Amino acid sequence: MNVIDESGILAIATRLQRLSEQLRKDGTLIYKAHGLDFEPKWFPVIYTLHLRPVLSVVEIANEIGYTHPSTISLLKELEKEKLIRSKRDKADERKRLIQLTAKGQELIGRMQPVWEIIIATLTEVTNTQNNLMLAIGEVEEQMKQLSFFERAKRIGQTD
Amino acid sequence: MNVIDESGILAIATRLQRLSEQLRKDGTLIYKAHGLDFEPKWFPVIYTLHLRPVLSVVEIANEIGYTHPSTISLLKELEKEKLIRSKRDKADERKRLIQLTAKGQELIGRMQPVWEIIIATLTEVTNTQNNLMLAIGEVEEQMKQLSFFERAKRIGQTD
DNA sequence: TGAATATATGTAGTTAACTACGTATACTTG
DNA sequence: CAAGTATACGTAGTTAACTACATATATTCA
Repeated sequence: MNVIDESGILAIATRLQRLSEQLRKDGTLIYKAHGLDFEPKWFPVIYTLHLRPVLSVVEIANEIGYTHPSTISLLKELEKEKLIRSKRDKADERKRLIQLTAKGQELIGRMQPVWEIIIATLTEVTNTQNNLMLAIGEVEEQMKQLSFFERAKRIGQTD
Repeated sequence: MNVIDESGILAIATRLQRLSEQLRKDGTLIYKAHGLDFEPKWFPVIYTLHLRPVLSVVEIANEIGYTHPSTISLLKELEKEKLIRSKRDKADERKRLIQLTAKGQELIGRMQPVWEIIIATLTEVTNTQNNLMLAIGEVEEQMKQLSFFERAKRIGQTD
């Protein structure tokens, strides 16, 4: 066991990130193994448009929890891949409305079975004594109630 | 609730990363609030050298679980901050031995109480029904037994 | 109704990790 | 013991997110 794993909770951010990166790398391999040219980072945008077919840039950004510049750069890649297209909103000229192309919808169809496999695998790997999915949700909820910084401030005062 | 949180386990990598980033941001604020000029990303290196006072570049990289180029760039920053120093290993001229400076050790002394607060806060926020710290450890262990990709391959075949 | 404010999108530059590759020293082995 | 291999460190370039700033359009309210 190394120093960081031993340092426990102090290095939690590092470990979360490491885990995320590992899952993403393996995700890329899984798509590739099924002959799909798809990057895991595209998932949030594609899945969002799958559920809500026409959205503006900022609406997508809010749904996926990214900033709008990050979203714009993902959208650029997806547009280059011809998986999405966009047009100005006639009712509000500031907005650009994004939607899946036929190619994008067709790709989703082919990804569905792979998603099933990924879901089953993630379920297997996270279904331990303390369920990671649930744990994340619970921590997110905690921090929505009162941010980490605010909690530290409070604890620091009463210490 | 947004689409990504609803998509459940498929967007787990995104959520892990988001959480990690949030904790890191708040970490920066906490150090600053205690008058400390310290970035959370430095923690793994500094803490490793605190426990094991003299290490080479690659030894540190292995301890903190980063690649050596990432480690080198952290070490450069820390050297500029005069928190660490380094010298050639006389027994093996390829190696550079890294250690804390007096300033680095003194900073650790001042960080200790802040670390206590961070630990208490993280404990509070992660000590929900499913403990995030334990969950991460359990998932890491699972994936050490058999990688995520290998598991997906197996599940994909028997599906 | 026009001035101030808010919203939507876009661009530029930063950050913190990575991979790929190169060089120097050390080790191993035919 | 020299040639090949392994190890340690370093550099260059990439990636995928970010913040800060800029511009265009829409909304609000004095």
